[in-house]
Amino acid sequence: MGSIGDSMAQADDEGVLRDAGRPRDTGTLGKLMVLLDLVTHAEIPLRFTDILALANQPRGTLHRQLGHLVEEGLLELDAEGRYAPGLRLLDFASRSWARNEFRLIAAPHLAALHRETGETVHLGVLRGASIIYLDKVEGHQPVRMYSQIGNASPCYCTGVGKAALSVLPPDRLEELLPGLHFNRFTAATHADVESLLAEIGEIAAAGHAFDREEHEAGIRCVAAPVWSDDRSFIGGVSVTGPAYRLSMELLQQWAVPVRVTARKIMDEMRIRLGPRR
Amino acid sequence: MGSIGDSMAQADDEGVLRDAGRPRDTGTLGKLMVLLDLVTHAEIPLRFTDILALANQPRGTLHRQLGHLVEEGLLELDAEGRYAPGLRLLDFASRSWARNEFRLIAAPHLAALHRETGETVHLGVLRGASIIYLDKVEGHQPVRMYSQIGNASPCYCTGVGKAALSVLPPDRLEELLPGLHFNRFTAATHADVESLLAEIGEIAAAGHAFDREEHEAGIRCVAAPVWSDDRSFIGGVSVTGPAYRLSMELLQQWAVPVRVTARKIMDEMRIRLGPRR
DNA sequence: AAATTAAGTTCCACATAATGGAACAGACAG
DNA sequence: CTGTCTGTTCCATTATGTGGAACTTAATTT
Repeated sequence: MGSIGDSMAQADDEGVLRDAGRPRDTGTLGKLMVLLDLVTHAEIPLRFTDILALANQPRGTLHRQLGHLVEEGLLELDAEGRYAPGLRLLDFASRSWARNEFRLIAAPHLAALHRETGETVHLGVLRGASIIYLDKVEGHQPVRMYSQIGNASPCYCTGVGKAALSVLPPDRLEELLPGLHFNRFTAATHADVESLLAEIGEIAAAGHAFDREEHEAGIRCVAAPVWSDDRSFIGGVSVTGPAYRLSMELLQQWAVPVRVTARKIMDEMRIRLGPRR
Repeated sequence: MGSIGDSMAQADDEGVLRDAGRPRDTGTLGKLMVLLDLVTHAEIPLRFTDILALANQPRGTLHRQLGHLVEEGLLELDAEGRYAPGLRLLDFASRSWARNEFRLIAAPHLAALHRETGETVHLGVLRGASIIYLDKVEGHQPVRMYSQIGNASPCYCTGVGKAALSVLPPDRLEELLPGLHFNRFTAATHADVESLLAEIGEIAAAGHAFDREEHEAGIRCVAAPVWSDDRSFIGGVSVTGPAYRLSMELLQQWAVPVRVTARKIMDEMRIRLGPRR
């Protein structure tokens, strides 16, 4: 248990993906997605009444909504009346992942960075106030990738997240900050906007970010931001490992190859996707 | 190019997941899911007009529908006006996968089967007329799992699919067969219900199924069905590899360990999930 | 076993949200 | 400049989702 790679598999505060929980004006779809979020983010399979308590919907309405989600294969209802995420989600996602241009471009560079450091390499993108991990390169053993890839983690306590924030245009940063809920995963996790902003300033100056056991005790990382010229796309690369193996001095050294990797990815994005964005 | 593992990554006939394309009565959600299907199953990113031609919707309606999907993060609209699957799908799927009990139970047995044969091992489940791959164990190299896992393949031309059909209750089989569209991937692919049914009979008797290069030329496999007592759940395990390495004689030999693996998984399902189902 | 409570499902008058036709804007080509 | 092709906005109409309550069924208690 407790392998490094599991660090992101833990339950994050629910709703990291949503912009501070404010409802969207996507009509019926929005309400259904809230339900999907509820069920997929729950640690244990929920029963009808559990969902009824969480969702603010009358019984009849909720019943039909869940029925539709089940019929579409987005949720599954087992014989004991428990709702779980449906397999249709896997089909959608596999295509989303397989065709992601950013991931395809970055893959060889991630592999190179892994060879250079010998530690786990991650690729993530900023989505709202969350980092979504798109890829992972980890040496050896039958990889259990899916448990990490696709996972959403908060931006304020991950290396990739803070790196991404450091290149976010000021107006978007101001938009995002008030919505943050600081969940203190460890003693080192930022607890307020002020300390986060201060570090973001340092990161912007240095060009790289550290995660000093802020998301999970015993896990450190160095990350560098990756962004498109017009900032419509913002993400990052990181090297992650256990604190006993990765001293802060070593991470400091690795900051260079991590930044170089980020630059190579950006260069190739300009070539492949065109320089304008 | 053309490694074994890629065999499933190719484009299947669209809509394998849907029950013969007949529309569902899931109201607004159903229509939106059709759109999601269209975009995620397209080989290339579609533009507004492309989708307009494919979906049977008036312009105004389609525009709002796509807008909602984008706003929810299920689709992404790039600067050039092309729609692509959204990253939110990844987040949903990673949880669907990580919490799938069947997969968790099967994982160690798949690993054992892989050690025994040295070839790629797959785990799939029957969903409508498709097989959805839940897991894959492949030796060596940085695995690119996501491109396979979650993929939907037709049931009539894959080992796991035919094995699954062989344990499907007759009424459900009769329900499913008329909806099949036989896409002839290779010369060996079944082209009609009769020949498929004949083989299903043999498979039911033998307890295992072969894929004799029916889905992709040069790729063979042996598969055995896995099912719950009440048949509410039906899937299969397989060992897959290139024809030049896997003679039919060798596959015949491997049928035994594959069936043993399937049995072990079923035994453990009874223990962990209760024997009733 | 009967009574009581909780859990899940169905129904229908009503209100909200989706529809689709048409008009409007931008980009581009001739 | 004019015509066409593409994408976006508007709004009266209508379909769809809503939610309260009544109704089953299952589980728990007396």
